[in-house]
Amino acid sequence: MVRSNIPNIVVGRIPLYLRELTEMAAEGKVITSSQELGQRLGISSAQIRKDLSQFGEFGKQGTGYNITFLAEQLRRILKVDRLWSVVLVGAGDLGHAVANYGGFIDRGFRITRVYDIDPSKIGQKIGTFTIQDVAAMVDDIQKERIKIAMLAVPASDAQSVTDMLVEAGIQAILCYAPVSLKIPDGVKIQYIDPVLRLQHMTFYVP
Amino acid sequence: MVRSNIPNIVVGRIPLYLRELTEMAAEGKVITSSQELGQRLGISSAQIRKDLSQFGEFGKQGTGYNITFLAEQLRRILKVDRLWSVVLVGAGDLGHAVANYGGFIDRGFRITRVYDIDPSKIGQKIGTFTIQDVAAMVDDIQKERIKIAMLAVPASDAQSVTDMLVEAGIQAILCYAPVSLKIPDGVKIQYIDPVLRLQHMTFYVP
DNA sequence: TAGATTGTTAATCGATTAACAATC
DNA sequence: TAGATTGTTAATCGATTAACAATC
Repeated sequence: MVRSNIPNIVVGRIPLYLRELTEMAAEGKVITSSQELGQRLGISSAQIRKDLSQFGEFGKQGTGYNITFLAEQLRRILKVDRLWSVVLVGAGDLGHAVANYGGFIDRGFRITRVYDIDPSKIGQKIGTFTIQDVAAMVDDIQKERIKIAMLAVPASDAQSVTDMLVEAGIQAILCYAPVSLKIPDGVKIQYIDPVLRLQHMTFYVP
Repeated sequence: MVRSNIPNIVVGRIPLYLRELTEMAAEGKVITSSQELGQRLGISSAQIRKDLSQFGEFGKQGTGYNITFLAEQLRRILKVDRLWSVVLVGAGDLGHAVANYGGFIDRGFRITRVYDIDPSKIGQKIGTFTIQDVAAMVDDIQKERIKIAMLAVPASDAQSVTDMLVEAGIQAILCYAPVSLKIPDGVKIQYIDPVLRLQHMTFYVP
C-alpha cells in the first residue's frame, strides 16, 4: 500500500531545505543556487537538485532558485502551507518546554491542548494552556479531528497513551520517550531521544 | 582522514539496539535472537546480524544472544561503559527540562555544568545546578577536559556559542536549536529539531 | 539427533554522484 | 553572446536482503 513513490529519505530532507531557505529569506536574500544551499547544509548540489526534481521544476537555468517561491512550493509539498492543530500529552518539565516553545507556530503547527494523567497537574496552567485530563482526550481528538500528537510522558506510560491516540484517530506521533512503540500501519511516528544521538557521537570521540 | 571503516548508519543503530536490550533485561529476559530484537525495533533480523558482525561475534548458533553480555559489548563499542561529563548551554525552558532529565545518568552521561548568557539568570538554581556565566565556559571546559556539550540556546546565539565550544576543545555537540552550524572537521554534531520531524510526517498525512 | 539461529556471502535494491545538454 | 546553473541521465557507490553452511 504505497502512498507515494518519493523516497522517504528525500521527504526527510525537504524540511531541512525549507528551514534553510526561510533563514536565507530572513537574511534578505532573494535568489540562491543548489550549490549555495548545499554548502550551507553540508549536502551536495547534485543531491539537492535531484531531490527537488522529484516534485517538479522550481529553478531557472543560469540563475538558480527564487527563495521565497521555492520555500512556498516546499511548504505546499510538505502540507505546512496550513496550520496543523497538535495535542501535547505530558505536562512535566519537557511538556512545559514544548508547550512554551515559540518555534512551532510559523512552521505549520499549533498546540491546541495539553493533557496529563496526574490528577495533581490537571487544571494547572502552562502559559495559556490549562492541563486537561487524558480521560477526555480521545473524545476531544475525535471531535476536533486532530491528526497530530506530541508525546512527552514517561517511557512507562508511552505505549498506553499511544494506544489511546491511535484509537482517537491520530495519524502522526512525535515521541520524546526513549522507547519503541507498537503502532498500526498507516500511523506515522518519529522519535526524539537525545541519548541515542549522544551515544552515536561518543563512538567517534577518542 | 577515516576514523573508522564502520558505516556511520550502522553506528547510528547500535544505540537503538542497546536501548532495546536494556529494556529486555529490565523485563527479566536473559536470551534474545536477532529475530526477536528486530521485531521489537521494526528492523530485519538480517540487518541486526549484519550490523553486529561489524564489531565481532556476540551470539551462539541455535541459541541467540545473551542480553546482558551483548548490552555490555555495545556499551563498550559506543564508549558508554563510562560516564561522560557534559556541559549544557542555555537555561531557558528547554535547558531546564534537559537539566532536570533523569534519563542521562544510566546511559553514560552526566551534566556537570549549566551556562547561560543572560545576567539575570546567572546564579539562579536549576535543581542542584547553579547557572553559570558563559564567560567562564571556555576555561572551565579546557580545565576539566570536557568533550561533550548540549546546546539549548536561541537559534540566534547558536553559532557564536558553538564557536566558543569548539575553541574550548569540545568534540561532540547535541544542538537543540533549529539551525545548521558551521563546525570544523573532527567535531561531531547532531541536531534535534522537532519541527523537521513533524514536517516529515505531514507529507504523509492525508 | 533435530531444531534453531548465528555469521557471512552473494545478490538485490536503492541512493548518491558525476557529467552534460538545455537554456536562462 | 558568454557564463552560469538547472534538470536529468547514466555510472558509481553503498546498504539491505536472501540464503545457507556452520554449529550450538
